[in-house]
Amino acid sequence: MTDNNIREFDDEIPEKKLKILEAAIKVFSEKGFEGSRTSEIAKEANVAEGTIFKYFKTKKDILLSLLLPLTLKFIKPFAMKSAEKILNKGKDEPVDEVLKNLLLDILHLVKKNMPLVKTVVIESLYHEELLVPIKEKLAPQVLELLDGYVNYHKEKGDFKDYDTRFITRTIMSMLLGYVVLSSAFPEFFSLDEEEKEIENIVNVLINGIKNGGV
Amino acid sequence: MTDNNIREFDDEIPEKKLKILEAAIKVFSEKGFEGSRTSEIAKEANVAEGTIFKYFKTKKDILLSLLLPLTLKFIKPFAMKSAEKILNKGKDEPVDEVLKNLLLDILHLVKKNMPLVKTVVIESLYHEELLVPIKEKLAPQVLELLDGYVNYHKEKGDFKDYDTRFITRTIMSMLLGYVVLSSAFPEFFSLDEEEKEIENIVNVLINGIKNGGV
DNA sequence: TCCAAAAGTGAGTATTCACTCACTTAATAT
DNA sequence: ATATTAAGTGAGTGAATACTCACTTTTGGA
Repeated sequence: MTDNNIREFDDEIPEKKLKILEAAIKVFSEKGFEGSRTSEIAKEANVAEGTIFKYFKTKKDILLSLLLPLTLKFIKPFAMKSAEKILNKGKDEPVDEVLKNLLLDILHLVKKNMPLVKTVVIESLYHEELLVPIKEKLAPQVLELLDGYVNYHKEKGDFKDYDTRFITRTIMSMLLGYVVLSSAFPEFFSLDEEEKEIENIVNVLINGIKNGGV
Repeated sequence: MTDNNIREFDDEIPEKKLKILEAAIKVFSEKGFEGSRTSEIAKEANVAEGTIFKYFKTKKDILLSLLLPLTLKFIKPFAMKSAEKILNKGKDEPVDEVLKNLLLDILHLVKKNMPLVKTVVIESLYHEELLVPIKEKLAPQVLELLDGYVNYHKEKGDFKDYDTRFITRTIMSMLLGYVVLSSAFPEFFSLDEEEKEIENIVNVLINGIKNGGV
């Protein structure tokens, strides 16, 4: 792999530990946490099994140390970049342009890190220790960002008078639905039309599917 | 539990086997397939561990025999009932009423069977043997049903000229997003407003969020 | 009432796996 | 060069667990 995402942020982490983390993400995403063997992770990382336990107290410790890099080093800069785009420049650009770009940004971030995202999302359904940081650190960041944008346009009268949080949820829902469906059933989606698909999703979000005077 | 869903359909399956299936669904949904112990399933089912292996060749066999009851005995009657509602009576009722009722029906079906759905969905990400039947049996049923309805209204000129499958996907996406978000973050949703939420979702789907001449 | 077949049991087993530890190799300082 | 520390190794271990099987209990037909 020429560009790797964890490496971009964690320069100070020792090489072998990185290798192990990368291998763990790969194996976890393919087999699930409980279905993964430390032996396989070691093999995948080109490391002795014992080395894993020099860096991680237990297998579960590998899983739990996945989330900090995710939240702090990988979501935060993205959120800041997006916040700037949306809240400053974006405020007076057309809504559909801004939303399209935002969703495309999120989508690319998620796709680029699919194994990590898949693992964190799924395992958080079984391990409280993972779910709590997501709820406390990750979700609020994204929600506040979107809420702010939605509120701005609600106050300007651009949006209907739905509850702000409802609109935010709907935006997230539509993207989430697309991500899940397109990963689970890739044969229903053509890869080269991803941008068109997001464009359509944003159009539906803004104008609906009803044929009225357009 | 007074009403149980598997039992409604599988009268001929022996009592103990049912108990084991129910217990397995419960344990699988809480711990994941690999994280579940046959000993725990046995305990939950009030059955000796050996009994499990009288009915199921292996632990994996429990998982795989979950899908047939799901597809054949649990989705099919629902799909038929919905098909009738949508394709006959529903064709000339207001679109928002029909969609709202359909989504509420699906939602209730999913919620009533959440542990089973959760297990099947998640484990199908790790076990091809589960994903294939979903793709071949379950998905086409739902897709055809919705496609038919969408096409009818597209031809009548009620809907904009998006690709039929795109509209169908969008409807599924929005519901999927709601189900996932409301299960993962129940604190953002009030239970008694579920119907209102679905109503709003359908309204956004049809009219969008843009404030235009309403 | 009796008996054969079916259903159910749970202690036992072979295997798998997370983790340890005594050791080797590499790095760094003096 | 040498000593000291740190990093890495992998055979070994004990606990856990899916599955077996010899046995017991239940069922239902004659």
